[in-house]
Amino acid sequence: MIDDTLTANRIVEAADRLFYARGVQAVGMDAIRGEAGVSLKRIYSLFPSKDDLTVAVLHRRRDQWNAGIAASAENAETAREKLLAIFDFLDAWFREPDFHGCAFINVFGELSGGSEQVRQQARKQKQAFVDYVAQLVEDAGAPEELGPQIAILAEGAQTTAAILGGPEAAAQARAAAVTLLDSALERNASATAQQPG
Amino acid sequence: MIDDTLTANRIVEAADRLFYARGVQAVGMDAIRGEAGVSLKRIYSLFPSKDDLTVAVLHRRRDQWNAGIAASAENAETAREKLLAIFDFLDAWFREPDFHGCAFINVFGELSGGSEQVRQQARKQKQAFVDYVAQLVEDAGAPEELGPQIAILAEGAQTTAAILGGPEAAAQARAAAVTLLDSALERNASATAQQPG
DNA sequence: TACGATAGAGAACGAACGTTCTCTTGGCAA
DNA sequence: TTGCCAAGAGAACGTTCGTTCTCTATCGTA
Repeated sequence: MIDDTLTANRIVEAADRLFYARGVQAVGMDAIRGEAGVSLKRIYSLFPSKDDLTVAVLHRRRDQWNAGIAASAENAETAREKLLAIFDFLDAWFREPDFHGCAFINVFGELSGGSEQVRQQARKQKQAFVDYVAQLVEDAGAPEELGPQIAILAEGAQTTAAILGGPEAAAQARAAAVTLLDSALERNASATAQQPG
Repeated sequence: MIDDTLTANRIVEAADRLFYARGVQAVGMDAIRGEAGVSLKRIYSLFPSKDDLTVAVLHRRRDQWNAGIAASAENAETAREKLLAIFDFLDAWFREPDFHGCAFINVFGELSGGSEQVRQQARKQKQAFVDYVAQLVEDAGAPEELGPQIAILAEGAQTTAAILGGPEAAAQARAAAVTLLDSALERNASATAQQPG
């Protein structure tokens, strides 16, 4: 059917809402059927198991994250500004009323002893983010040690904002990133000044 | 009974092992009974519900964390060294074979839509850590903005180490903390030099 | 109108959960 | 030895889960 994609989207969106609000294990397939307005048979014809549906939800989250990061980077000109734009994106996200953490971190905590597929999705997502930051750090002409440091700040801001509540962690992490960037670029500048070429 | 405390400890230890390895929801009370070698009746006489047992497990984790942080700080003389000792403690922890994240973060992700008691425990634990870091930052004579920044680094290191696997995040976060500390103390020194007294 | 395929609604299934209840055993006072 | 209470083992209860199956209604085609 041509509307398989449409229906699949509706199911994934419904599952995402419920999973994020209540946790994966706490949501039954029946609740997803109700939220999506789609029969169980149809759900299982599109997603062979709850695990597959969970992975599809994580794919959706990944796409949303990537789109959000890309959008925040669009208004930035330099690599340095693109790096800091990550924290502006986080800031806006933390202010959303139903924010309570990164879905990948949450799902990793929930299913760490369970689905290997899900664990792998979380790992791939976080690794991709580390790679994105590393590329920007290289573009900015900063030493590569800076990459993981900024990625750690972004991760820490997410868990801190989730558990303590409130968006302050984004600005705090951003300020730390500014200090790290300034320090790294300064050190780099003086190092290249000493041995040019 | 005088061995109530002993038995309760045995139950909490068993539950901790299983909860941390598989997640709270994935572990049945029957499995805890088997692991602890204690009857269900006895478990329920000491812990009225699984939720209460979960809170007891988190209390134990809190005590272990506090003891570990305190021990790592003992070898340090200055407040600055005590702050950096946090990351040495994390480094050793990340290298433990069964490490897969902070139990509070994991449990928060798992039960965020569920038990209010558990969510509150996680919040209290993270807030206490923020307060501990803030005190050390004050002792070090650094501006208070530094406190949350270092706390965020520690949180980020924990999730990064858990999801990506490997202990590198501890050293990376430590290096960032050194930069932030140096920068803050430098700035503070020049500020007080400009307007002494 | 008659018919075959499709898909919705939800009953049904076996397993597992948290919690309670029953049965049994063992140790101790008299 | 007899009676009694504490506690262990695990059966039982009611619910909920992921998944499958049955029944029924609808629809396009002849």
